[in-house]
Amino acid sequence: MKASNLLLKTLRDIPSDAENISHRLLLRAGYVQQVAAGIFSLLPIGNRSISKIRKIVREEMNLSGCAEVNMPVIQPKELWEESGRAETFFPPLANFKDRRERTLVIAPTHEETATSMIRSFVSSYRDLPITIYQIQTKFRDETRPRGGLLRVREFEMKDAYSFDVDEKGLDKSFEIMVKTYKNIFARCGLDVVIVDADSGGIGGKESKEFVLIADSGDDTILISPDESYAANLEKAEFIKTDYSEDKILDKELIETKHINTIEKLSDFCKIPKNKIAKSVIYNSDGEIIIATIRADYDVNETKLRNILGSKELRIASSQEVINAGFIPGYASPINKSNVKSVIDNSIELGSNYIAGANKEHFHLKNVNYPRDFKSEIIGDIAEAKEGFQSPNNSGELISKKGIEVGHVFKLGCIYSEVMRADFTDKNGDTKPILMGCYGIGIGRLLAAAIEANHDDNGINLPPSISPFTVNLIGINLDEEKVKNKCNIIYDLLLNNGVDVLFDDRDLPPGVKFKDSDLAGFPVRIIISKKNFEKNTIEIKSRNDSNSDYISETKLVDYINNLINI
RNA sequence: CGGGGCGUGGCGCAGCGGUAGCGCACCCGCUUUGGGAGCGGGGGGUCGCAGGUUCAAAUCCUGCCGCCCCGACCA
Repeated sequence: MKASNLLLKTLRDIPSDAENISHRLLLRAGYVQQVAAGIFSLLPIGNRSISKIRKIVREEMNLSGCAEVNMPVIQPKELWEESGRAETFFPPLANFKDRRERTLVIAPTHEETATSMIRSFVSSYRDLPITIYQIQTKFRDETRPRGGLLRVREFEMKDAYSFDVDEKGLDKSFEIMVKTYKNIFARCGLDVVIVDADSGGIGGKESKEFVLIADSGDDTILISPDESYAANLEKAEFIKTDYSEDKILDKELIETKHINTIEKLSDFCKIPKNKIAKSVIYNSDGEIIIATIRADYDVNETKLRNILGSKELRIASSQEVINAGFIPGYASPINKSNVKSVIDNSIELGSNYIAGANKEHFHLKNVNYPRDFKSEIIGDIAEAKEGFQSPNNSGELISKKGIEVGHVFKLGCIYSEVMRADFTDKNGDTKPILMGCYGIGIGRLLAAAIEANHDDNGINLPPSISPFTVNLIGINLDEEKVKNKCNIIYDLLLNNGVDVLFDDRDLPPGVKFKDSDLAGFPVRIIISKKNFEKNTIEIKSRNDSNSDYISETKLVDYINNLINI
């Protein structure tokens, strides 16, 4: 390919809209053009990079025995009413009406479509297991698109759906996908961490995220020093410290005038936070609930939401707190049996707490569980933090920022039951099919790769997903000799299957060098008068400040070696 | 959806009541050719949209729209 055919235009000035590194570089290097918030066009070189990612994904998916399909982006709303997600999906499904006033939705994901496809064609255990996948456009009207390609509204996703007869089969399909994902990310040159994750709105019981560690990521993960444990913050567990004392003392009322925060209470009573029972009041789907946790920990709202089974959970407003009969700063579940109470199990690992007295300016001392208060729900609702003990006892957790590039879920029967995707087993019994679903954001993968692979000069992608692996630059193409040599080398490389760009633009060398580094071509070949004297070809790797000079006959081998083909 | 910021040639910005400017990019000519070239000439903007105030609005007022950032939310 020649640069003159590529719409290759780079920007010197950083577009003011872009904050994020990958976003800036994608714009500056001419990979993408923004069309609207969270909606992008791919320019020629960006599209080449994306095509390479798609190709890797396809090859690995096919290799693992998945069948590629293509499901429509535009779908009847009825399909979504069947699963019940027409009303519950967030952000709300984008939709429009056709000429017959029928509502069509723009698919944000394809569990329903995949389930519908499979239930029509699978009726026996003999048809299973099967995994289908597609690389397809989705649309989610995100409340806040951000970071260029990192979080967009219209996006391309590789989504796969597995169908099995039993848990064992599902586990196997799931493991195959995990392995396939590892291969995909490795071939894209990305070092990803696999973490336990919350399954969120998709549903299901087990889920893992593939996270690329990067400071710009909006995912927080906790990982043990030897990486034997890794989980998303939403899911992360830890070993809670035991501070309980042998002697259980008698409860007493103490005056704590204007002492209405944990900090003040700790100072005022001269006690560590682990001697305080902290209560936080939430609104869970309209119901006021009180969550109590030892004050050296904080509530993890995802865990709380899961334990309650609530759809919408938020901190109660101060008015709601008062209406429920609590006094802000002095609340606790003590003598409050009318309000649903959730207790973190850290409370059991302590005793003689100070807790709110549900009376202004007063706290209770030597409060003990379950002597002084009870709860219908007790479990883990604590947020893990850096320095806490890893749940598998492998040291202190470390907190890192990352970008979620893939996510796999064991869905079980949640879709197959409501949508009646059944099969007949060996005994002739009708059973729901067990499902798994598996996603990789294609565009996000490119953005993440740039976040992880760039320097002051620009993008520095691995050869496997760079728009071109080799950039051929002729210095002063007005000179016949240079021009001819360039054409000879260009043909040589093309004929040997090298993915080469010939920068045939009539521009000074400095501009071509800068563009080459900015766009992130891994290997550069330079043809110039200077090199004719030595009768060598100059070749330079993006990651090396020095050039090598080699003979023309060795060029192809040398390049292939350089990019590890 | 809450908070903040910004909309002026393709990009980055200045101008903030009185003839719309600068840098980069673009076009033409000459020179130049190893890290975003030099000189000369040139083209391009209903100043986001709609109202209003004024003799006069890019500039002041009102409303709307768009985009970015933080938060909420989120495969």
